[in-house]
Amino acid sequence: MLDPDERIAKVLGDNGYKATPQRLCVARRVLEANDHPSAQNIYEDVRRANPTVSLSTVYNTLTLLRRLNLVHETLGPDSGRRFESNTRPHINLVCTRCGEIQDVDEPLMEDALARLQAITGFTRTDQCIDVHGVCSRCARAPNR
Amino acid sequence: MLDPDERIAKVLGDNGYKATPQRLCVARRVLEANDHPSAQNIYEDVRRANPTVSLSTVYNTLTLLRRLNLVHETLGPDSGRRFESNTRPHINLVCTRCGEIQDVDEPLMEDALARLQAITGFTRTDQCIDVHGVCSRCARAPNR
DNA sequence: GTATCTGCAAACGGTTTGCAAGGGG
DNA sequence: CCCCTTGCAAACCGTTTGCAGATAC
Repeated sequence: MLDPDERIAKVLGDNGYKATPQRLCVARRVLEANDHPSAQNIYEDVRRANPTVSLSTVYNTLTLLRRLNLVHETLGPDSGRRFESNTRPHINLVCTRCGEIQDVDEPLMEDALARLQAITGFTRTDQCIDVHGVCSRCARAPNR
Repeated sequence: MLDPDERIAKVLGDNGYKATPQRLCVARRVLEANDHPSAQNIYEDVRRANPTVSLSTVYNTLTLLRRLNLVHETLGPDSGRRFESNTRPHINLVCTRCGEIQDVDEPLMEDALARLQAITGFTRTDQCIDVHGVCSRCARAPNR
């Protein structure tokens, strides 16, 4: 097993992209956590360790990582864009109270998606399954 | 069965909102078609018949209609917001070539979503299921 | 030396907001 | 007469772009 940096560097290199320090630290920020940061979040976190990285580099890198299927893009509670390392089909539970996003792997979902192609002839490249509602913690908490 | 205008007017009235001509024509545009227009599309279409309606009224009305569960919001191929009349849980097939969005009612999907609450204790209020890929028509067509 | 990549700042586009005028009950 | 609603324009904010300098091979 490669360490995370080497794996990222390899994927970049295999696709003709350079493994620059900026790209590596952006990629690490997204890949080594399982939260759902916004581009701004990533920018701020990366900047703390490496104050020279610019916001456009963050965006460039995210676009690149998405094209290489290293990160997946989804939607936050405020319908802003969020990024995550889980690139397998899964459900995002988006709590509209606390803003937390939770991943759920539901096998039925994969079955349903698999049937799609047979039914419709649609060639799936990616999916974004967001379920909005109230998480159990917020439901228990006294109304805001 | 009420005619569409009366139904919209009733829902608005029942919730303490006035059934203004502007709201009605925006609502009709979305509810009486089964496409997935953007706010701009709606604005342009509505303006053709009623040139006095402003863009902010379109946005206000769309926000209102969404709160009243008369319209559903989803994402277009360019990750812009789109609106649709189908408020039941369904899959949107978003073709990244031609931009077309097709609705699919897949019963398995509803099963999977129903299981969510049992597993996670998450109270679902809405969902957005977008599958990106290439539709059968574009797949057959010679590569752009 | 050349192509790639970065950082900055400005531009961009969709959405929201502030506010004064309009209109219905 | 009051409150809701509208239309306009400006503000807003996340994202993209243009470009000149830096960097790697």
